[in-house]
Amino acid sequence: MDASSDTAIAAMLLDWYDAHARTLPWRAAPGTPAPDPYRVWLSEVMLQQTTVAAVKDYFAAFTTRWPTVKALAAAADEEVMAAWAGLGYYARARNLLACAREVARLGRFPDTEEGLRALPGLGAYTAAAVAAIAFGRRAVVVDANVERVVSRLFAIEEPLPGSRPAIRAKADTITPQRRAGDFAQAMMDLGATVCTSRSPRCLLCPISGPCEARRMGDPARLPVKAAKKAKAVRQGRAFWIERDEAEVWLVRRPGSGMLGGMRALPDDGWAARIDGSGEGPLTGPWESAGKVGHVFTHFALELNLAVYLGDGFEGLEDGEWWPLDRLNEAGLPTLFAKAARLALAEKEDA
DNA sequence: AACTCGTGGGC
DNA sequence: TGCCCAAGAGT
Repeated sequence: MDASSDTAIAAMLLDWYDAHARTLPWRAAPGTPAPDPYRVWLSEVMLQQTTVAAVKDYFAAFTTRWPTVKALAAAADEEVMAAWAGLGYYARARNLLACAREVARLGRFPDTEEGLRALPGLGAYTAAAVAAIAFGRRAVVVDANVERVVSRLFAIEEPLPGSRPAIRAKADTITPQRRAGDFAQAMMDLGATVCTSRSPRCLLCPISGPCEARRMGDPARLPVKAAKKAKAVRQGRAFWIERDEAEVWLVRRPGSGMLGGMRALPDDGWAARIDGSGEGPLTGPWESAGKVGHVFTHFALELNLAVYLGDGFEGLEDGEWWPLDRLNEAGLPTLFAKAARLALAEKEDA
């Protein structure tokens, strides 16, 4: 495909975007001034591997509580981690704070792709997206939507992830000099609403004309993906230790690794071993309260919940008593929120 | 380069 | 129901 038709593809997409852009809280309407870089950056980080629907409430909560990057930079770590609880990929929250503090130190966000790429939590995608959307730079923005659209548009048969260099090269050829931010968002909207993974709506697609996969007759076949390996099932235990029917013992997880930096129930170390050791933070007696299942990216966990029935608390250290009536403010990641629900439900029955 | 790292929704 | 998938980054 020659350069003039590449330009035509961008023009078709931008026309479509002008008419059909989704209205999103972090987005400016097509043709209007770019939104605050802080909001663009925050939304892009939240949207990493995360659906728009899941992000909306968190974005509203964060921007209400911390309206500027400077305000976020001044926040306490545990406040931000608790506010992120439930959104997943908690390294994002740790990097978010590190990035906010770096930007506060700099005085503003870098306005180039290269400068943005040097910030914590901004990889190739996010740096390009913020450069294009917030600063009007021409940047080649490649996310999973763009990978899918480009794979189909050019009928790239090589499986992901090996095809990424070819996809990037093709994306580069169709990225316009002007309105690169709108173009990137147009590609993402197209991927989210028209060129979807399972059943692409080619009749609604503004670039079905030049689309090679469409011409070949089975666009949903692309992109080809490498087979993924089976998910292991891991066993673990978590411990519910209650005092005076009013407080529960919570710990803070280490700053890296699974659920790193998050408040949690004490557990037996299932995250670090094939199976947990089974030992709790104090000597029993324990009573089983059942188990909860949870699926992570690369393994599934069956978490057995043990409730402490004794009345002494010797041996507890590096944790805090947390009031049961404020448990929803503790910022427990979903696994432990499930376990807490189970513990409280068991009490209800008893 | 291959692995780690969450979660909820859609089909 | 189980599996796939989502605006990826860090190591």
